[in-house]
Amino acid sequence: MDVKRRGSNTITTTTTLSEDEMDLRRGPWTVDEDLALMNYIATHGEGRWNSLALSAGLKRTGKSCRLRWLNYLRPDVRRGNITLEEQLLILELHTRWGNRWSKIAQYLPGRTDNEIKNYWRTRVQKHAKQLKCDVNSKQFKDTMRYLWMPRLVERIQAAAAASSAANTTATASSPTLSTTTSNVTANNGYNFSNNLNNNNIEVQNGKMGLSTKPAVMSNDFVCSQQVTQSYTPENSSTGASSDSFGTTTQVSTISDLSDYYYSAAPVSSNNNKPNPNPVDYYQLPSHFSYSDCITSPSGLFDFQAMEPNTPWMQNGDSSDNFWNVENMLFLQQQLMNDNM
DNA sequence: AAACAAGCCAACCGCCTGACA
DNA sequence: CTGTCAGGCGGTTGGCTTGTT
Repeated sequence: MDVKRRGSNTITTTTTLSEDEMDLRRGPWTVDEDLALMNYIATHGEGRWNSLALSAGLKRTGKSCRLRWLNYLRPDVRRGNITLEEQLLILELHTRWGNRWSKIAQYLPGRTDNEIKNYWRTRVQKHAKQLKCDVNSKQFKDTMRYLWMPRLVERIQAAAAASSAANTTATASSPTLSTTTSNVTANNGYNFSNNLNNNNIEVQNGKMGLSTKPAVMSNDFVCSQQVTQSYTPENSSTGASSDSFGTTTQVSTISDLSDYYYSAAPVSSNNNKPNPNPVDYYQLPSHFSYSDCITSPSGLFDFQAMEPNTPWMQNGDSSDNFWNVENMLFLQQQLMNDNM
């Protein structure tokens, strides 16, 4: 397969042979390359990426191999929809740390910095653009904190309440949080049913598909790593065990949520948590004025000037739904009240 | 059905840091 | 101290997919 090169042909690596001399490949990875990389790592482990690329017979830079492994091939990589809980956590952690994607990713088990970054750019920045304000502006940050995030909390709690109502007998008598079988798990498109260390990676029915666009959400591939796991406070300090990945945990409160996610974080001390109780954090202060946060540079958001049918005011994905007309009318009213 | 636009994301690039000789 | 190298990080982009006209 002849892969078209993208970007500059300038070679920046400091290997003894130039990229052209080594005939290095760029662009989308092929199935064969993926298998070669996975098999090599299964046998020899990660690290020393440049030599790894050579030893594995891959005509790729070490960087490229590392990136492919970390962002795609690693068995614990979770792919697919960013859950409400994850959205909330991303928003909160971003308000604290900014574009420290890898740091944020440490708090979202199985999510890569690249995926979080992409989420931010495609979803969050889209909203900022639609609101006609800068994503880094105080206005937008406050809008996130006092409007978007509380609404996410509401939605999470509503979902939890609805779910717990449906599973009353299962959850009422135990502090253990029930879990649902994950529908989006380690969707790297490969079957890791065998231990990776066994150097025995299989392809389901030979249906490997295009490596760059695997059937993430389809049933073409079966990932038997799918785990149904119970989360308990007792195991919340165990760190990022592989068991934590690929599960969808039903949370009853936002504290459960934060505990669950923080449990996978590299720090164990509660003092290091960005916020021990996000629910309080998102409570709108009594003195808070909406006009403080959702004003445009000209003072107010110009709702009339906005497209009435912009996607974020319609039914979109789960992150978009709370940006509905009702909210905007409510906010507009708040603004008017504040200006009186 | 075709053309176009927008969304999405995998993969690249350049820069930075730490380890080591 | 300096240079080299590996690894990590954040920003950017090209191309595929999906939606709209």
